[in-house]
This record gives sequence, structure tokens and C-alpha cells, in this order.
Amino acid sequence: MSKDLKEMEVLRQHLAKHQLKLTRQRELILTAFLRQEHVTAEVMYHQLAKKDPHLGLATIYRTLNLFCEAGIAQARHFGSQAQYDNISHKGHHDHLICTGCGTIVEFENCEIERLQEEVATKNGFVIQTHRLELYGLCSRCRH
Amino acid sequence: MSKDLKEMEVLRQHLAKHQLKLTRQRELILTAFLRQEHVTAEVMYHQLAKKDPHLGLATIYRTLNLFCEAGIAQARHFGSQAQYDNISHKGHHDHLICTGCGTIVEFENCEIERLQEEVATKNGFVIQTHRLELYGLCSRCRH
DNA sequence: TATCATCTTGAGACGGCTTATCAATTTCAA
DNA sequence: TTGAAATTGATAAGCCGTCTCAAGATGATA
Ligand SMILES: [Mn+2]
Ligand SMILES: [Mn+2]
Ligand SMILES: [Zn+2]
Ligand SMILES: [Zn+2]
Repeated sequence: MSKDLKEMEVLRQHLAKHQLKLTRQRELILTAFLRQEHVTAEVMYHQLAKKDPHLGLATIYRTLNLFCEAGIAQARHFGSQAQYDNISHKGHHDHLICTGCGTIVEFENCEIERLQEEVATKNGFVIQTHRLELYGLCSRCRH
Repeated sequence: MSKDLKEMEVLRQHLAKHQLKLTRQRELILTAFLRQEHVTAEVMYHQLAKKDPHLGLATIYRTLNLFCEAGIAQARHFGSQAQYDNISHKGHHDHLICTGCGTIVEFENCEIERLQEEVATKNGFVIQTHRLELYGLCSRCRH
């Protein structure tokens, strides 16, 4: 998969720039991470237990945070657990969350993004990041 | 202050409807809460320690959550601690947060709100609440 | 106004999530 | 190959918010 190789290269560059090392665990976690849209550290922990039963939860957290710094992942705090989004494949996006069943729908809306910039400019701000989450009931849960 | 009285009335109605009681603590916390745009439970705890050194932190949390149910406050989760916004005076609003100095600017943008509804409808959702936070640098912090 | 079922409070225990600690291990530049 | 530096895994610690429960307050009722 050439995409995985691309991300691996991004990681490699980030590691080199910060005197960090490429470890077996980091490779393993990256590969698994790139297969999903968004995960929690806990979920990855259980997924990866099959491939490496000794991989520690702390390492998962550390590595996902590293991915955020490298620009491969983006952390969000839904409810109680942090969700790590794969932004390298899909780019920036926001979320609709069903409060009934927990379903998460990703969306992108350029017009909203543009208006956000407008609001920021009007207030003298330059936006670095933003978070937009819409909570509600999906069609199935409205019955 | 007629405004405080108005909110007190909203609270009174909510309490009546749910078989809850109006206590000295709830009055005290409401009065203090209405003087600010947004606070954390911990901050209120310290502010109110002067007026009532025995007021418990759990009571502050319980009461702020009660205000949310009554429609007087709105909770958000900035960073690690929950912020409780006074929405009774200002109505619904979103936030611009300076990552440099921590300044919070409140704003309202009907067009964005409308587009949010549009996105939700397109995906079969009915929105209950939403959260929009723009993080960036204010003009002062850009130097 | 007195009664008393019900609600509320305060103090601290508890729990979930994430980070810190640290000795043992691994990486990688030299 | 060597060794300084980074990383790991196990687990302790920390933080925030809720839960627990006995003591106290409230307010509908008589
Ligand atoms: Mn967005
Ligand atoms: Mn809004
Ligand atoms: Zn649903
Ligand atoms: Zn600033």
C-alpha cells in the first residue's frame, strides 16, 4: 500500500527532526491506525493485543500523541475517551454524533469553514485549529 | 437586579416541575453564577468560600448541572475542566479561544448555525446541541 | 405553626482516563 | 561493535467529576 508508505515517510521525517527513534511498536501502531477512521487508545490496545500481547497501553497513548504532533492524527474528546482521527487519508473533517447509538458521521462543509475564518478575522484572530461537533439523533434512533 | 430575579424565577419553575427544593446554597450559587460569562466549578468554589466556607465542591457541581437542566447554564469541556456558560443573559453562542493568552471571545453567527442544520438534515440527523470552538492567536499574541 | 416525608448537603471515597515514573531494553550514529 | 540516548511496559499517580450516606434543611399538609 503506497499510502501507508507515504505516512510512514511522514513519521520518519518527524522522528528524524526531533531525534526520536523508529521502533517496532511505532511501526505496528501506525499500520493499524491507518486502517481506521477514528479509534480510541483502548480500542487499539485490544486490537493489537493479538499481534503483540505485550504492547502496553501507555505506549499506545504515547504513540497516538506522537502521531498528532507529526500531523498524521488529530485528537478529539468525545464524551469521556479521546478519539484519534486519521486525518492523513481524509483530510480535515467535522462530526455528527448520534446521542442515541453513538454513530459518528464525518462531514466537510467549505461554506462553514469559510464563515469560521470570517468570524475569526472580524475578531482579530488567526485560526490554528477548530472543533465542530453536532450532537443529535440519527434517523434510526428517532423511533 | 431584575435580571437576576428573572433567572431566579426560571430556576423556581424548574424546581417546582421536578419536585426539587430551593435551598440557600442554590440561591447563593445562582447569584454568583449570573455575575460571570463562564466559570469552572473549582473557580466558583474558591469565590464562594468567602461567603460560605462550608459550601462543598460537590454541591457546586450538582448545582451547575442543575442550572444546565434548567436552561440557565451550558457546559462545555475546554481542556481538562468543564466550563459553565451563562446562556440566560447572552443566549447561545460559540467561542474563539486564544492559544497564546487564553482569552475567550464569544460570538454568534446565524449563517453558521443554519448551515449546521442543513448538514444535519442532509445526513438524517436532528440536532440537539452542538459545539463550535475556534482556536488561534489573538492580534496581541501574534507578535 | 408543627409534623415529617422527601430532598439536599458536605466530606470523603471512588472510578475512569491519561500521564508520570523508572528499571530494563532497544535503537542508531559513530 | 559500542554506548549514549531514546523507548518500552508495568504500574503508580493525578485529575476531574460523581457517588455514597448520615446529618440536616425544606415545604406541603394538617
Ligand atoms: Mn471543520
Ligand atoms: Mn453555535
Ligand atoms: Zn443513532
Ligand atoms: Zn492571545
